[in-house]
Amino acid sequence: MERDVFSALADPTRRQVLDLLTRRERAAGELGRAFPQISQPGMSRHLRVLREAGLVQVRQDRQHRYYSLRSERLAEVDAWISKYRGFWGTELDSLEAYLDGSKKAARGKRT
Amino acid sequence: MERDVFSALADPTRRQVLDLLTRRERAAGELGRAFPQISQPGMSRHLRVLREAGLVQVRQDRQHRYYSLRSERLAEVDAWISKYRGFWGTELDSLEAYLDGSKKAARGKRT
DNA sequence: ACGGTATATATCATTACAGTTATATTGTCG
DNA sequence: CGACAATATAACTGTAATGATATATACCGT
Repeated sequence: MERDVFSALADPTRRQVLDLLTRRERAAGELGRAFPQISQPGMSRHLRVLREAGLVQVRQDRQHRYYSLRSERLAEVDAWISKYRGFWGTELDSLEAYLDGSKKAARGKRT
Repeated sequence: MERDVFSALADPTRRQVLDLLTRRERAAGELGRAFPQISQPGMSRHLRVLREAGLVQVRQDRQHRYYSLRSERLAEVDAWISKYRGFWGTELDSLEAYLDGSKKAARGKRT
């Protein structure tokens, strides 16, 4: 179990699945139909990878399984990439401002 | 060439290399020595993957090759993950803590 | 040019992964 | 119960990624 989040994100189909889930939760079959080039078991496996990475959660309603996003792991990825934000401009400042705290944040990282 | 950024980020060693490069540029050998469990050619290949993904650039000085971060692709990843930022709107605490403390990294934080 | 250092490529074995077909599980309905 | 729908797992296949050893290329000092 315990699957790596970054590895889960490495597959373009899985990233597209996550994109679809930003709108609303979706049943497994609905997601499968959104990718006609992939078989039903294939999609089921992708969903399992996303599940084991903690990127999605499932809610079972009758014979349907509804997938939706889980924020925690996505936030981890965001936290990781945020370390590099100082390298492409001043976006960090706006983020800093957004974080009201202004407790210091990672400054002085400009080359 | 054109290699997928997310696939390049899927490997933990390569992510650690990027982490090292946030501080300053480093020679290939310096990076290799930071990972004793990986052979010199192994590190060279990791660096190639990062290069082909556009995540790093190389500057050659004498017999040394100095690797440093390239912001463009990292910014792409950041743009992608930003689509999900609305999903943990008020739960930005983890990110805040990450930028703030930097001592107790937010990675490995089980929820 | 020679020997040493720094780094990359070639080749090969092993492993991981995406995709397929077939089958199993679980739930619904008549 | 029997048939069907929704989803997951099993077994297999081809491909790509990883890591190691050996070798090649490039640069430096003497």
